[in-house]
Amino acid sequence: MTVRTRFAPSPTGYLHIGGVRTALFNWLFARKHGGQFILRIDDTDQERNVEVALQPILDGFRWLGIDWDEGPEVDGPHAPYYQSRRAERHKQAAQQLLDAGLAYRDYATSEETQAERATAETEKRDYIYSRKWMAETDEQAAPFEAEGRQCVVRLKMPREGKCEFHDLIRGDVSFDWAKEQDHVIQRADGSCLYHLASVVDDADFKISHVIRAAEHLSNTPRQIFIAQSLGYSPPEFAHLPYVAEPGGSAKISKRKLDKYLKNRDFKQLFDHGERIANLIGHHVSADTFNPVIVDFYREVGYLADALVNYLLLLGWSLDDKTEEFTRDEMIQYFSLERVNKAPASFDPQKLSAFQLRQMQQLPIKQKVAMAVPFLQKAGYIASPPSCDTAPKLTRIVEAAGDRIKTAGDILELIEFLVADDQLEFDEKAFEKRVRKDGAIDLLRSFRDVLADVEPFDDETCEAALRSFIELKGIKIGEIIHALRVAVTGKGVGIGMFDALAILGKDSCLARIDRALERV
RNA sequence: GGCCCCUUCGUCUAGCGGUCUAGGACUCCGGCCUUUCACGCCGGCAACACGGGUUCGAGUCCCGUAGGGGUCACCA
Repeated sequence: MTVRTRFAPSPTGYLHIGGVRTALFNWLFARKHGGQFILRIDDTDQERNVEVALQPILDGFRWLGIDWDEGPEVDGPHAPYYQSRRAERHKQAAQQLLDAGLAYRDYATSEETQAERATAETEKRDYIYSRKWMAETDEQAAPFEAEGRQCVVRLKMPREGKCEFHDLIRGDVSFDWAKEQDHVIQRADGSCLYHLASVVDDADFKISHVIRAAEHLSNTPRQIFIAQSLGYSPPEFAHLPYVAEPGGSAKISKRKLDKYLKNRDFKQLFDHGERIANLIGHHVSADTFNPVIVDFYREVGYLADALVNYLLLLGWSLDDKTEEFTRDEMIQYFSLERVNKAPASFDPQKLSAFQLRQMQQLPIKQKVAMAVPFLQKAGYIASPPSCDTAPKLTRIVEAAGDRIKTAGDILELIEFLVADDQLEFDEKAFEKRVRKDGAIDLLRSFRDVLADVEPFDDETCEAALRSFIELKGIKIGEIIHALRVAVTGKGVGIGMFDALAILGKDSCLARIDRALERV
């Protein structure tokens, strides 16, 4: 049997982090078994512009390197892969169920069913539809029709026995049929509902394994019923635990941003992203820019591999120590048996740790390439960059080392790219380190030392400063902080001598002069 | 509330009856390195939810309890 898995997003305009993990597991499972991964768009009942709402989702998957064998933009033997365009097929299936007597026309108004539901609730018993307005034959339907009622199609669910199935992750699961509702599968206007459509599409697309979020576990009996009623043998099921919120155990949701911001680690993740977003003029709104949405990470300059690796370990592990995987290794080692049953909470710190490790393994050249678009968006370098930018950028990135944790962090080093008279001084740092007895004089005299340094590279600069402090009989700390603030405008940053060398003599002198003037 | 699912350090997890005085990673806390900030290095704190069984022996199997969560649409 060929393994065929699918991920079926509805076009909501964004890619949810939990959805990505589900998709990733589907993708890995398909790749591992040499099968196909299919993207199907569940746009039943969507009124919005599907094209527009789908694009961010497709872009997200492409960025993450999760490719699909069949689906939007690539098509395939079962095209179209949009549920809305398969409406006729779904109607046909509904008719088939009707013909087989496994579904019926129901003439109840929604007020009537709601009333039944309410009664059941006040009487504290399980709600189960009375089937009072059920019509299985035209004769039964006639009086309702005469009243001018409209009908929907409901599943005629079994009312005894159990639905038992084996879940690849949770083992044997069972539900009482009697607790299942006669779910509506087709509306009065003829349009079909998700569960019918989904089962039909899965069968038509020859999906072998339905790997999805655990919230669908309780939907499984009705889907099995539909599949069996239609004469399909149901696919294998695997229900993944959901991704839980940071520091909590509830399912993570993009709507609870305010709550998550109270979590220190999450806030740190968000604040960092917001800082970068502001610098590149990216619009920040909870709907589109939010760590629960994958786009956030791309926007801030995370590595797709880091995110994917992190997400992989959220609910799956290989053994007691391996944490880093290349894509090939993931594919090689992935298995549903090693997926956990309990929800795993999203930990921003651990994600950052993966990001750092991946960045450390990246060649300088690649880091520079990643940084360029950020500088362009923020307007610090021309697009395309002039030819002298590359060497300078390389030096900055090299000197910055692990300080650049995401590509966007380059924007926190713009002191090396702005004109001398545009350099902004951090007021607090300036107050503390420059506007201080002794520091001003030392800075003034060291300025003159620097003026004679030749060649102006990091080693010579360092040698100059070392002999300067020896001559003055001071400790390095007494001058270097003032020097840093004068030259970079900040109290913290890359190695001092790297900074001097990158800026060059003229800039350094000009900046020191400017600092001395504003004292 | 009904049904279903879940339960090992703060977090992600290893553990599939004895090798567990429970291992790793992240975080946190010390210390080192050091011109700042990162990084790096060294060390430390920290968990089998509880109660019954089964067994010579239980984190590992069974049953309860508690807690957490999911789901109960003419949404997907």
